[in-house]
Amino acid sequence: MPIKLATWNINSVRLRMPLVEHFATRFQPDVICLQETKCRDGEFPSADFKRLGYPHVAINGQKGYHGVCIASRMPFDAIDKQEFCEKGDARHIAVTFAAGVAGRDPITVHNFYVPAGGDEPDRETNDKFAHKLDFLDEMAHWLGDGRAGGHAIVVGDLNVAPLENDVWNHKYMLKIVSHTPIETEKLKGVMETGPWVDAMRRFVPEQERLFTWWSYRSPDWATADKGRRLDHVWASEQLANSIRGIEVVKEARGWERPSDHVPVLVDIDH
DNA sequence: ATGGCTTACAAAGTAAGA
Repeated sequence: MPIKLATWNINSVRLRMPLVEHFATRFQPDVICLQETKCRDGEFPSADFKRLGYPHVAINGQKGYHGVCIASRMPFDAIDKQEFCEKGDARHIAVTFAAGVAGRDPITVHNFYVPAGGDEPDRETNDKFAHKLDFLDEMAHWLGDGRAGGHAIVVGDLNVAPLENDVWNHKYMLKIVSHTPIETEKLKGVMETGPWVDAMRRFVPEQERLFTWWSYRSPDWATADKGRRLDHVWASEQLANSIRGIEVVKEARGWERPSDHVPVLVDIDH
């Protein structure tokens, strides 16, 4: 049974609910994973999701910043939230679709929002960068601890562009947070502990540029094209063989009052 | 050749994103 899953850093779910509606209507995903929802659980627009055909919503939110959710047409068998770095931040939520729901094996979806890391790529002088590196270390332990067995998928805004063609200028970006060697090595380390398969790069070769984020600061974002691939889809080895395709919905960056990230769609023939 | 923008908030300036 095919499952269409989307991941999108929405940069305020309440503000951009009209865009979520447009996206859902046009692309018809079965599961929508959002990051940076920026609201408490009680403020989450669950009724709107229900109206759009997503009656099942797993939320991990907080006031003003961060926050993740998974909205779904199918019911969940389990919901889990993991805290990292003892910060009390809402940066992870996972759901499991039960065996038999799709007539298949259970599938677990992890939705992450990794810390951005601030400006200075130095853990001694920048606490935010230290937090990001520590988060990636904890993530490696936790995601490597048997969680890549069976059918599992990791999506989200991981705030690291690991490959040369995940940024608009590799050499320049080596000094910029999101593409520094320590970050890209740690992110690759997280993948190896699974092992987790970079599903997006199964469909777009490493020689080709692939971006999911463009800064708000360039009015001519499309022509300048100074993007980064900060949003990711990783699959367990078992599930990787069931992924039929990936689509980066670049047009969403040009929508009215857009997020600076665009949605990534995953087609799974589960 | 990177911040020139955008968001939330017990708001009118600050913190955060990346």
